[in-house]
Amino acid sequence: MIRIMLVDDHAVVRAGVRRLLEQDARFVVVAEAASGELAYQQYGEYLPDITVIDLSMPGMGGMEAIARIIARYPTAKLLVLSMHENAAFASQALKAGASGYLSKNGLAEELVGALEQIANNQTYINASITKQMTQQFLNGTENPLHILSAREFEIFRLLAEGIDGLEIGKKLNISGKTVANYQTIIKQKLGINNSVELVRLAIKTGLITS
Amino acid sequence: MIRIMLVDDHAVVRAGVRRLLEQDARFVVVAEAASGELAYQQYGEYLPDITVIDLSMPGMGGMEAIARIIARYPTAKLLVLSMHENAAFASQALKAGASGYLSKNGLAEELVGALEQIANNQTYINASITKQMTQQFLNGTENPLHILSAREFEIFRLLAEGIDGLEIGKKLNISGKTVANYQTIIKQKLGINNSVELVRLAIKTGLITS
DNA sequence: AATTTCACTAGGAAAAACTCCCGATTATGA
DNA sequence: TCATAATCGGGAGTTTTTCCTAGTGAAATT
Repeated sequence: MIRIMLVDDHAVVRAGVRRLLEQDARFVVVAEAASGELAYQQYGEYLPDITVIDLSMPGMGGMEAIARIIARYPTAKLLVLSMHENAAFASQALKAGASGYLSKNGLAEELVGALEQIANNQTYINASITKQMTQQFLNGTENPLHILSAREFEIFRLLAEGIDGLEIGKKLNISGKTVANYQTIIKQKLGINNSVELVRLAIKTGLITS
Repeated sequence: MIRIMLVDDHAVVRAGVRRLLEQDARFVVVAEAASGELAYQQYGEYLPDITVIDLSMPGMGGMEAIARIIARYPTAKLLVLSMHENAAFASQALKAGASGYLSKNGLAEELVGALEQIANNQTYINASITKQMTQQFLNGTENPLHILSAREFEIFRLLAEGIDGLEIGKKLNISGKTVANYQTIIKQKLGINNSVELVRLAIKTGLITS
């Protein structure tokens, strides 16, 4: 029996995943959490074999939840279930300690296989993400975003969305000054001179759309 | 006989258009110009029936050349031949006084027809541009760029390309201060708060790519 | 165990960019 | 002719960015 915890702020999604897992007798959902904070708490309580977690959640967010859980329980197995079918996100999640990355498209077919592999101490990554990664690797166009730290990546994304530095500070509970400083570092690291190039890079890497 | 002047900074393009026109006995190319400045001078000299003009040229640029020629010779007929298959550009050119807008794709088939129509005092617009325009009109998503004046539009475009305000000033022979002031107005008019949104709007309207 | 390294945080000071307000000029139009 | 709009830019203040410094804590190295 593989014991599973579901983390997603949308109850519908949790219900859907639960239903998918109920089809297979090997899996049992032992806990659900609607936020990163709760996920961290409940992880210690239930110690599931695998945690299925969404990235975009209000508050702490999936990325940080992963990092915290891994920090306390280094052998924890987490499968990211994200709406972003994007290599940069996957790369960040994996760097944070996740064991797998699955886009919500084509969830049904892949979920069980992914969980099996992870239960087996392997890493599972979406076919489409893998393709992106290898392709980028092959033609040497891996996005330079991997040189960003977790925090830098996060701030980069928010900046690219057009959110004001002060707002970002509020959202992340850090000073606007820190965000400004990060901004400078990010541009430096990415070899970027202005926000125009920043947006373009974000679009090119699929981090934001349109 | 319809007397035509060709304006394009690339000799190849001029040669190509000339060749296309030689196929038809009704047209005769009476002059060529490689810049907006020359176009203006030679217009007065040759007074062609129709001027075929490119938009993106170094120096004065096609848009301003059109405006100047129309200012002196209000009945002048100009057909814009642009690489930009984009409604916003067309709209600006027409506003400046052009009688037609033709994208360089599929030039051969359309050119003669366009010239005929213009010679007949009608307006000719690319099918694909027309489609864009009507579509945008129909679903109410006409890009808000039409509320920009010619200068504002120009500066908007350059800003979206990531060019520094001071550089833009140099390019347009105006003070960097003026560019900064324009920037403020542009953002106001477009309901935009920062350069990120500016870039995204430019991309969404197809003004810039990637 | 001690030390170095790195990520994260943020303040200070100066530079750069942006905003808002104003005035001048010129052309357009009613 | 008078009002309107587009273009241009100065002044002065605000905001944003940059560059530098520095503390903390965690992780890796020695």
